[in-house]
Amino acid sequence: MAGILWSNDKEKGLMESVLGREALDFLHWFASNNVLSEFVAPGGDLGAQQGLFKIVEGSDWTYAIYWQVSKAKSGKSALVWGDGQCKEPKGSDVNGDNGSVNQMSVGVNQMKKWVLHRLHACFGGSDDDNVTHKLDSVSDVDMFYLTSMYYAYPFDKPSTPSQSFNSSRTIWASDTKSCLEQYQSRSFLAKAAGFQTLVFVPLKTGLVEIGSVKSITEDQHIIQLVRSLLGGVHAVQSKVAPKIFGRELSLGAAKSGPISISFAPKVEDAAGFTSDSFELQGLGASQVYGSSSNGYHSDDGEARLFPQADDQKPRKRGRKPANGREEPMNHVEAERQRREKLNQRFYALRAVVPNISKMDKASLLADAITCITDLQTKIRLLEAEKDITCDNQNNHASIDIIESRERPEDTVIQVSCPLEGHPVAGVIKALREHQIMEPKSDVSITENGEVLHTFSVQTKPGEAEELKDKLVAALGN
Amino acid sequence: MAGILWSNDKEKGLMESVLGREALDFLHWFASNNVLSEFVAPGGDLGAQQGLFKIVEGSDWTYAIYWQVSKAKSGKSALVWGDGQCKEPKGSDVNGDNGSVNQMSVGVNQMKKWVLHRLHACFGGSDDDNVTHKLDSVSDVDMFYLTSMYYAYPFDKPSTPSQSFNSSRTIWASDTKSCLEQYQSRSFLAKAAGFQTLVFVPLKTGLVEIGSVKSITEDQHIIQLVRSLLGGVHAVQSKVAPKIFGRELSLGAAKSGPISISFAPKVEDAAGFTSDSFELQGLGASQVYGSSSNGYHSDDGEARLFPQADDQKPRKRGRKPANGREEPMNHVEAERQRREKLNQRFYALRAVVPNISKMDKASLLADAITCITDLQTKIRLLEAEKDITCDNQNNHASIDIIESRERPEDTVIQVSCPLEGHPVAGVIKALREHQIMEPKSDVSITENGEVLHTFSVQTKPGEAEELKDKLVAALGN
DNA sequence: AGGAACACGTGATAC
DNA sequence: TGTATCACGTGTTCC
Repeated sequence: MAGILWSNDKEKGLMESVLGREALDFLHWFASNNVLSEFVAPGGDLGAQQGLFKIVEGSDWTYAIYWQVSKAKSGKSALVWGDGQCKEPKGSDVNGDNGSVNQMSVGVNQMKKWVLHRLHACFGGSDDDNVTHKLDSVSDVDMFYLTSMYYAYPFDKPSTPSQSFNSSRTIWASDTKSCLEQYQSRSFLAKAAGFQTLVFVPLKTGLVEIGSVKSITEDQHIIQLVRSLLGGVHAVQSKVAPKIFGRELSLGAAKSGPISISFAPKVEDAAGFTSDSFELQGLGASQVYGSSSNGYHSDDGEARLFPQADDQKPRKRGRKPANGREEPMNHVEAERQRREKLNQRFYALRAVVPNISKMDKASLLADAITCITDLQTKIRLLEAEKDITCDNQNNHASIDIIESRERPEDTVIQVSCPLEGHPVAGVIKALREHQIMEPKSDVSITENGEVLHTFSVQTKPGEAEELKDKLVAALGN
Repeated sequence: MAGILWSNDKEKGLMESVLGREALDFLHWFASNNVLSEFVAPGGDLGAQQGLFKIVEGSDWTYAIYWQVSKAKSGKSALVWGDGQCKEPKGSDVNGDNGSVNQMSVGVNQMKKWVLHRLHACFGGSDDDNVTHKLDSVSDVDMFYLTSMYYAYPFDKPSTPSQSFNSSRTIWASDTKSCLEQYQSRSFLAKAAGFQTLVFVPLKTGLVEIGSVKSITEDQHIIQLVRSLLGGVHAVQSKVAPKIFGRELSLGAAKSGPISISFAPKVEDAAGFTSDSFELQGLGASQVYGSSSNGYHSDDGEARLFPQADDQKPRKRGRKPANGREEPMNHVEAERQRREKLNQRFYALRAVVPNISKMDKASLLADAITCITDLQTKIRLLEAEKDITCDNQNNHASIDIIESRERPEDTVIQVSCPLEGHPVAGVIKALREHQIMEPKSDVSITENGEVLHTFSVQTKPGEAEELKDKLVAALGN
C-alpha cells in the first residue's frame, strides 16, 4: 500500500496516471533503494549548460539532456543527470489543444504539479528550490523533462543510454514507434509530450540525449555539433557500423540509423535455448543474425532468410526420413541444436571482438583471447594510472602542518604543499620566467566558494601588459 | 660499428664483456630509440624508498626494486625504475674471492666503472650525480643494480615483469636456473652477482622485484610484507592459482610457486601449428596444457600424459587402418589437427576468462562474451572517470585573470580558482567548521619548490591545541 | 588437383 | 533412462 512515493493506493494511482506505470515503477525502485543519492551530483558544468542551450535554441530540438558518468562509493557507475535544456515546442500550446483552459485541464495541471512536488521531495530536494512553484502550468514536455531529472541509468542494468555509451554508438530513432521504444520506461511521458525523434550521442564522459516533437532524420552534422559542443575534443571516434561477413548487421529498422533493441529476445525460445541471451545484444534482426551460417532453422519451416536463390541447391537439407528407430533421430536433432547454439555463440563473439583478423573459427578464438588479455592489461594500466594520480592528489592534499604555535590571542598555521599540482603553479612559473622570483600572494575565500589569489608584483612601467599576455598564454585560456 | 653506447668495436666488446650480450642489446636498443626519455621519471616516493629499505635491511634479500607504471605521451606504458634499495650480501667480498686485490680485479673494476659511466652519460644523466664517483670499487651486485636503473619494461613487449603485473600474479623463482631464466636479458649480470632467488610482486601501480644471493623458498609472508609496505592498501588481491578441470595448472617447477615461462613455446611445432602461440601464455607445462581433453597427441607417440590408467580403455583411438585410398586418410588427419587447434584455443580461452560458470564449450563462449563486454564497459568507465578528473584538474588549473591593472610601479594580478580541489581546501573547510569564516593566508614559495600557506587565525586561549588536532584529523595525516 | 574450413550424423560417455 | 556434451570420420564447398 504505502510506498515511498505515495502514502496510499489513491496517490499511487494518481501518480501512475501522470507518469505511467513503468516510469513510476522505475522511480519508485530508485527512491526505495536510494539509488540516486549514491551518486555524486556532478555539479553543473557551465560549458555543458551553454552547449545544450546552443543545441536546443533555434533548432527543431525540443530538449537536450547531458547524462554524465558518475561513480558511487560502492563502485557502481551510472549515467546521472548532468545538465539539461528544454524549450516549449513552437506552435504548441501549453494545455493541450486550442488554449481552452477548461476545468479538466486545470485539474490535470494540478495533478502534474503535485506529482512533481512529490518527486522533488522524495529525492531529497529542499522546498525552496522546487521549480514547480515558478511554473504557471506544466506542459507534457515539462513533465517529461522534469521527471527525467530524477532518472539515472546504472551500468549494471541494461538500458538504451548505457548501451549507447558502452558501445559508443549513436542511437537515432526518428519515427514515433522506435522512438518510444528507446524511451523505455519514460515512453509514457514521451508519448504524452509527443516526441518523434530521440537521439543518444555518446561522449567521453557521458552522453547527450536530444529529443524533438518533430521527426528528424539522421544527420551526421548534428551529431558532430553535439560532440564539438560537449565532447571535449570529440575524441569519441564515430565507429562505422560493424559488418560481419561483409553484410551490414543493422537490418532492423528503416534507414541506416537507429539500432532497434529488443531486451528480451524471446524469438525462438521454443528451440530450447537456455535463458542466457547472448545471441543479439543490440544488433537488430535476431532471426537472421542468430541463424546458422547457411540459414536454415531447426524447428520451423520459415527458414532460408539468406539470399540463397530459393530452392537452388538444397544440398542434403531437410530432415532425414527417420529411418528405423526414432531414438537416434532425437539424438541427431539434439546435436543439431547444440551445434547451432555453439555457432550462435561464435557469431555473438564475432560481434564483440574488435580487430578480427580472419573469419576462421580458430582465428576468432585467438583474437578473442588477445582481445581479453589486451583489455585486461589496459584496465590494469588505467587503474594503475588512476591510483598514481590519486596518490598525487592525495599528496597534494596531504599537507604537513609545520607549525601551530599558540600565541595569546591568535594561532599561526603553516601549511606546505608541493608546487606541482597547485592551482597557481602556472602563474608562479610564468612569473618566475619573468624574473619575478619571489611572488607572494594573499589568499582569501570569496562568498561563492572560490579561492582568490592576489599577487602583487613589481613591474617596470609598460611591462604589465606584456606580463598579462604571458600569463594568459601560460595558462592556456 | 659506432653506436650510441660505444664509438668503436673495441668499446662494444668491452661493454659486452661486462654487461653480457643480451643486456647490451637491450640497453642499446633503448638508447637508440630514446625509449627511456619518453617516460616521465616518477620522482622518488619517500614511502617507496622506506618500504624497500625495510625489505632489504636485516633480511636475506640482496636488493629490492620498485618498478612503477609510467605512461609516455605516445600512449605507450612501461614499467620504469621507480626506486631501489641494495646492499652488499653478507659474507661476500667486493672483489670476488679472498679479497686479494690483484691487477686483474683492478682492471675489471675500472672496466665496470667505465661502463657505468658510459651508460649514465648516454641515458642523459649529468656528470655530477654519477654514483660511480662515490663508489670505491664496483661489486657484481652493484653492477647489476646500477645497470637495472637504466632498464624499463614496455608493455607492448613481453617480459617477466610486465607479465607479472598484467596477470597480477606473483612470480617466485628460487633456484638458480629458473631464476636466471626470469632475469632474461639481465641474466648475465644476475649470474655474475650470484642471485639465486628472484621474486616479482605485482602491486597496483607497478611491481616490486626482490632478489637474493641465497635460495629462498616461497613465503607468503614476504609477499604480504611487500604489499603492505608498498602496495598502498594491498588492494591487489592474491589470486589463487587458476585451476582447470580441478587440476592445478602450474606444473612447471617444483613447489606450487614459480610460474615458469617459455616465451616461444616451440613445443610440438612439428604438429603444424601456425606461428601464433596462444596455447600457453604464462602457464607452465605446455605439453600437458596444450593437449586435447583426453591427452593424446596427433603426431608423436609420447602421449597420454594425463593420469588415465595406462592402456585402459583406449576407446577407438589410434589411427584407422587406412582402408582403401590414402587420400581421405590425409583428410581425417587434417581434420584431426583442425579440431585439436580449435580445442587448444578453447583451453587458452578458458585460461584467460575469469568466472567460468560451466565447463561447457558454449558456456565458455558465453562467459567470454560477457567478459569482453564487461571489460569494455569497465574501460569506458575508467576512461570517462579519468577524463572527468582531468577536466577537474584542468578546471583547477584554468584560472581566470580577473584583474591586472597597472599602477605606477607594480601590478596586481588576481587569480581565482575553485575551492574544490585546492590544496588548502581541507584546511579551509576545517577552519570553517571551527567558525572561522574568513581564513586568509599568505602564500610564499620556499626554495625547494614548495608552496607555503600561512594562516593567521584568531582563537580563544587554549583552543589552539584542539584546533590543531582537528586539522590533523581533517587532513588525515 | 589439394588444402582449409565447415556442417553433419554417429558412437561414446557422464550425470 | 533420458539428456547433456564431446570427439570422430565423412561429405562438401570454396579457394
